[in-house]
Amino acid sequence: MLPVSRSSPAYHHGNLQAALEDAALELLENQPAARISLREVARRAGVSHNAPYHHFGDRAALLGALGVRAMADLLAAQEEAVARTSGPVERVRALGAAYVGYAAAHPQAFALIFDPEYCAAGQPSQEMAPLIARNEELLGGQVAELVEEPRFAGSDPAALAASLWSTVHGMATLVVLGHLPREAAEPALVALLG
Amino acid sequence: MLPVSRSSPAYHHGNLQAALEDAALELLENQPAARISLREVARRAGVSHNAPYHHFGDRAALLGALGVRAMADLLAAQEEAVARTSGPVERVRALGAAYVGYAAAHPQAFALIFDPEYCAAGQPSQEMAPLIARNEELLGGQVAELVEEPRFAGSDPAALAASLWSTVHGMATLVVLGHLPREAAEPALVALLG
DNA sequence: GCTCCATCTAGACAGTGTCAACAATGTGGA
DNA sequence: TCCACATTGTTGACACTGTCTAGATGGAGC
Repeated sequence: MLPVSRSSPAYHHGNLQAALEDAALELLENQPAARISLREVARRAGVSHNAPYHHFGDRAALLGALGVRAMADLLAAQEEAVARTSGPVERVRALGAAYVGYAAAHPQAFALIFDPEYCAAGQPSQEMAPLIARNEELLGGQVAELVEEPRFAGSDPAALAASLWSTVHGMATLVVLGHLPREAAEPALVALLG
Repeated sequence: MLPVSRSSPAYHHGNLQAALEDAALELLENQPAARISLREVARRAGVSHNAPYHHFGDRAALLGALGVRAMADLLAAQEEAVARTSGPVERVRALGAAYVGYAAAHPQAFALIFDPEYCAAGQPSQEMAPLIARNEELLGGQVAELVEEPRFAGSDPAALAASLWSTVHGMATLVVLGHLPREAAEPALVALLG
């Protein structure tokens, strides 16, 4: 289905919603979400400063939509890493490396996913909730295989999953912030998983 | 040394710098650093909207000073926990619990410490740097004792410290954000440390 | 061809961070 | 003692922001 109409560049943009998200995503590569202004996004999309309000309730809604896009990418990176790796321990390591890798490659987008201002965990948006669920299933599945390994036999899967997520998330956060050198992530994960 | 002068309430406040920090800290209990406005802080301190500029270069400097205060508290919580606990594994667990406990009790302050907008890890302020160093020493010391334990013999101390910090920091972050229930933190830490 | 509605524009408002200019206050040197 | 001066306030202004209200535009279906 082609965009409905592009005849008049001035009015009725065609797909302004996507254009606004694209413009914002571009800004997000070089500055944190907090510094992205709705008016600058509108300027980039070539529309008036009020046009976004016909597609997003407010500024937070736009940033929230961006967060959903980012979360989809983060999830995809983990799924691909798991798919291309064999062995339970190796797969968990690959998943973690993909998580940290995404954060390092797109620090602002990663931060946005976990920014309570735009992506509150309490009430996830309709688009965000299924992504979170899929990510939990992905990790849960890997942990279920992990506890079959003798090294992790007897571990509570839920507690193990929580601690693995914590470790990987903390690593990603600290690397992004510059508190931990990027090269320290891999050995640290190995130190934990063996 | 008493405050130099308090004769005139209108001019020469006495210790406006501290009063501003106090007012901001109060605001920080109920809202994230990003939403704290310099003008509101000034209003709370009972001075004009420009008075803060004689004590802080800009808004970020005030928030940065607040971050230093928060970091000092976080460090103190860990030191106290370690001091009152015996046994290498138990001490590391206590340190982690204190870290997560501080984050849960003061979520906005904790977030501020790691907010790159105000507390960039790259160039820490003169006041922040020694606190970070002390925290690294504290953790390093505990890990040094931990690797003496048979369960952790042969582990690379640096990698172990990095992964422990990552786990605890990730846990604190995820608990604060509401992605992980508070009760899940303790078992998860136990699952890792045994 | 006319009407309706989603979409976009223009204008206004309160709030913000920051700069410049000015006023009051306390201090050290003549 | 008095006076320059640095410190610490104040007021006013500017550009920018998010968001509200009104009005203009143009495509879709009767």
